[in-house]
Amino acid sequence: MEKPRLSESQEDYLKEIFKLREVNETVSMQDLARKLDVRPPSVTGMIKKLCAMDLVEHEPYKGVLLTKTGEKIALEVLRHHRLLELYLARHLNYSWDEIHEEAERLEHVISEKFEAAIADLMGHPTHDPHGDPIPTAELELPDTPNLMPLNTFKKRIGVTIGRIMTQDRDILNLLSRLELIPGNSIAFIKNDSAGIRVKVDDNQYLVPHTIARLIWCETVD
Amino acid sequence: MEKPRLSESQEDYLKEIFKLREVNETVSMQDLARKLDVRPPSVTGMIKKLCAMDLVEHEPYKGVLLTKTGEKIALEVLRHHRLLELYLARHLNYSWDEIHEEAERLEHVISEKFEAAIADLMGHPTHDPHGDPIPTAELELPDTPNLMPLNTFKKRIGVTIGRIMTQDRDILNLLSRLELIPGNSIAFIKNDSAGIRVKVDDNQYLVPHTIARLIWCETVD
DNA sequence: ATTGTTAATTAGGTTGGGCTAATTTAGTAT
DNA sequence: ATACTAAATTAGCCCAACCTAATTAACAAT
Ligand SMILES: [Mn+2]
Ligand SMILES: [Mn+2]
Ligand SMILES: [Mn+2]
Ligand SMILES: [Mn+2]
Repeated sequence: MEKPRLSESQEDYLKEIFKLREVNETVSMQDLARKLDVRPPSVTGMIKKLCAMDLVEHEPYKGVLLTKTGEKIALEVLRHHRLLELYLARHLNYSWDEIHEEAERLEHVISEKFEAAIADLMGHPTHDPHGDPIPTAELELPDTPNLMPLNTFKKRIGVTIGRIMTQDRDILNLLSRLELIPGNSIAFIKNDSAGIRVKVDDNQYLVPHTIARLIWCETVD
Repeated sequence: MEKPRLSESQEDYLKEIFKLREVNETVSMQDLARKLDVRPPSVTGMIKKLCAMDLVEHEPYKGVLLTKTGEKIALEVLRHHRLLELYLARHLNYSWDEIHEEAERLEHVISEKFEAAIADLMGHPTHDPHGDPIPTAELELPDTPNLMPLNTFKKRIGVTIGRIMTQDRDILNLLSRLELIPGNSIAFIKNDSAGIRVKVDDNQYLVPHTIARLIWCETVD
């Protein structure tokens, strides 16, 4: 069982399959093509190779799944990415919206030594600045509280923001300006056709549905 | 004048031409092939492309030179590399012999923002842990004292080590064990057929010629 | 059952950066 | 001048990761 070292593309395919699988029940070629910004035939081709390497399983015309080993690699890349994001924010003064882009490139080239060094330095954190869970060194996902998108609540209730499900820089800037960031507690007031009304400190905002779906929260006990 | 963003290979070619030019009068295809660990026809091919981009000049069967813009790119990569080496050593506890390898991969993917962040954090250093000069943000090489290889001295004299001209990990480990590292002062005793005899603190060592040529020193006033 | 629509695949091509084997050139030694 | 040697170049291939255009498969609607 050797490790033939994957290409950056291959790592990105595995990572993206993993991330899509967290949300959708099934991962289509098209989903992948969209996320990876390539055309569908490229996906078909690459998936064939990953299949031959036993990193994914593919039922043609159905969808694609990670194998155990494929999943481990995805988690390894995800760990790099999320540790890097937190490191850039904490130690190099990057702002919330800048970290993703830089981590996207660095994730493929840092060594295990680098990974361990920054994890140590930061005290083995479990979540990155977007609230995304950081896989452990053993490549297990840490326990995460049960989160629900902000637009799925029904009645007035206090909630704590757990995770922001986008990397769009303008959305992130908007959210940070509104203090809608992981760790902050807000009050869910009501959900009407115009959007979700929330109270942050003493201000009450309307959060459009398109934005609210990206804000995952847990209820405050 | 756009910046079409070079490939990692292309950046390495330019960087290597620059480094060879510091030492040799002329840069041959073969020198490049050796350093870049590729076969000579690959070099001929790549040099043609770099020539077409006006980054190098090439007189066939003579040698290759950087143009002004080619040199700027080489210095940019070199700045990334050397800042990274120092950063890894200072902030992530890398040892002397580990930094080169990691920097070799990171140099191509960090952003200008990352470069500026670590340069700031370290107070805009002028030399990396091997004593290699770090180009400034404006891509000028800093003034460096006049250095001579340890094996070129003639008479007993005190010298300060300025720069170590290798990235070989075993040699670097040897040297650090012997305290033969940039900044340290030693005494040059004599050069005989067996090698160079030096005094470090209270110990007197014989340094083989092959090693001594890599240790560049300035004379102590 | 037939048709239409959309997703997926196949066929075939491009580009970048390598390679080996064969050839040419420059420079040296006889 | 001639012959040899080593460096450089050319010719021709390979492989990864893309692409477009054409084809096929799945499935819903009539
Ligand atoms: Mn990536
Ligand atoms: Mn994140
Ligand atoms: Mn490099
Ligand atoms: Mn160095």
